[in-house]
Amino acid sequence: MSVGLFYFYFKNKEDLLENLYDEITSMILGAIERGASSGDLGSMEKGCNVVVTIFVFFQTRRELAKVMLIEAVGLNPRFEQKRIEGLKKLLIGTEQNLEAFQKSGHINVPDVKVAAMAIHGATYQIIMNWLYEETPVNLTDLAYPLAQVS
Amino acid sequence: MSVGLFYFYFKNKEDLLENLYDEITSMILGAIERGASSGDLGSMEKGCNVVVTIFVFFQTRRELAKVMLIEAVGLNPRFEQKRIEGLKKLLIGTEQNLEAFQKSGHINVPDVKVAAMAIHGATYQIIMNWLYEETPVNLTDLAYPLAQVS
Amino acid sequence: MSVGLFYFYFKNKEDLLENLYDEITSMILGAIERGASSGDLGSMEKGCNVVVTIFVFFQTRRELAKVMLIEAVGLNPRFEQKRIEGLKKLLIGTEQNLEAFQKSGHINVPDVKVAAMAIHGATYQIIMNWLYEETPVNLTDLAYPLAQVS
Amino acid sequence: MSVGLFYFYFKNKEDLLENLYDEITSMILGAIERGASSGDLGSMEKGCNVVVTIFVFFQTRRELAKVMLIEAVGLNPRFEQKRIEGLKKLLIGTEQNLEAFQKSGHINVPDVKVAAMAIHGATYQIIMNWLYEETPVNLTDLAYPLAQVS
DNA sequence: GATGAATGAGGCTTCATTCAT
DNA sequence: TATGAATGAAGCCTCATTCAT
Repeated sequence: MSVGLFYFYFKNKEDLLENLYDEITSMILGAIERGASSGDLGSMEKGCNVVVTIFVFFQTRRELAKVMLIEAVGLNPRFEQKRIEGLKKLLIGTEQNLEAFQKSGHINVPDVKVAAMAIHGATYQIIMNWLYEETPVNLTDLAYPLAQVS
Repeated sequence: MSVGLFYFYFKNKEDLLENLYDEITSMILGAIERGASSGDLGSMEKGCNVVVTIFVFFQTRRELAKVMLIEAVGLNPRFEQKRIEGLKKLLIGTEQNLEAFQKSGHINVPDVKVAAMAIHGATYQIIMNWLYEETPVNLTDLAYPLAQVS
Repeated sequence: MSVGLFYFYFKNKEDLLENLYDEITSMILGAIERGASSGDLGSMEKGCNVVVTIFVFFQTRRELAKVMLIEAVGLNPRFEQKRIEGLKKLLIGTEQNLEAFQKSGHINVPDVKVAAMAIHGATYQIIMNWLYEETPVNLTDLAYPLAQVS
Repeated sequence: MSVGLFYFYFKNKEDLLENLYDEITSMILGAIERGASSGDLGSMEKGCNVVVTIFVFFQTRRELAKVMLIEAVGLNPRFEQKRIEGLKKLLIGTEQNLEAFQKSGHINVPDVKVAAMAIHGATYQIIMNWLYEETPVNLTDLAYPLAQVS
């Protein structure tokens, strides 16, 4: 796409990234919410499902993920705020899931907030490492070992 | 500090960050290594110690941490490589600790690498959240809940 | 020409000057070499031809000459070296011409190198003076009187 | 000398250079004038004397010459004007000498101005070459060959 | 007189954005 | 729609000069 055409379709660089970011965030958020409400599964299975869904999402979108998770970081204050807010939403989503699990007695953690951060951070880290690998392994292969850690 | 004075003390912007980064990385690396070799403690205690040491380190250096963990991200290709390499070293340190724990039968995880990423990511995430908080809680208060998750 | 456009066409300031300088130097060098090999002319005529060619070259390029001979001096070490090397080449060209004249018995000077410097310096000086004149005379009109001095 | 002390003795960088330049110019100008009025010598001898005097002056001041003839070129418009004016004075001095020689029938050139430029340029060039040499020859050794060219 | 840390205007360059075609 | 040359604000850095000691 030529430079000029880009500015025909998007207001500016931020605009494109914001659109993409909103889309991605809501997709992942959807996965998290669906994870919590998937009927008769145990908490462990639900949690795993969420992570697997996220991994599957990125698995087929490595270049997009690189842009959104690496290149889009620290771009400018305005977008940075949007990025942080997106991450917060995901964190809250994870937290709500954990709370439900906690209430139903499936898990028992001293601090749901901290647990959500830990799970979120662990997932994020595994994706980041996968993005930096020269010859990336199958991201979804990492879901089971990750689940076993928790 | 005036523009000129900065360049009197540092070769360029990168120079400052690289110096700081090297220092911080080796400090944290030291904590990780000391964690593994702290005598007669159990693995759990050792692991906790590492995390607590890291948290204590950042607790008293919030502004520095903001610069190194937020503002220094995506600065330029040269420094970005240094940053990634630093993170890799920390990851490897964690991995080596876990391997020792695994061998001594204290823990049992299917993939030490993934476990290291998870712990590293969880720790990183908690620090990041703490950095973004308006009125930060005591970072070290989060160490125990974090330990309980694992 | 806007700031940005300059860097669209040239890598940097040096790049423009280097390109121009190479071009000009090789043009003048060509004139010097052609001067020596212009068939059945006597040495005096050949020498005159060289100077006239150089003068004609600059006559129609006064502004360019101002940039290259005045503004480009002492710009920066890298370009300065290029400038000096260019001048050396011209000097060597003149020297080779004189050597040929000397061998063929047309001239008789105690030191060809010094003679080359003298001719080169005299020519250079006349061009410089012409560049600094408010209402410049015809540069080529100075070729004959210059030839008579030698 | 420390930076601060420099600005105690001189108003600014220009000030030092201007003072030096005035001094050098008047010294050389003196040599040129004395050359013309040195009693009962022939024109050739007088001319030679002038050049030799100039050469002797620089011979023992190579570093100073480097500063004034190389580094001081193109420094800034204000000093550049002073530099050009200095060179013009020298040129006029040479011209006056030549005019006297011409009147007394010792030389016969079609254009005294051009002749002055040629001599001035030749002398300048030889000094410049000497300044750029790694292992400089004796500058005064070049006076005789130079004289023979004319 | 003497020092060298501190200052900031100005230079070179980049890059997101605009505009003429 | 589509192009890519043109723009200029903003970033990094240098260096002549000043100032506190």
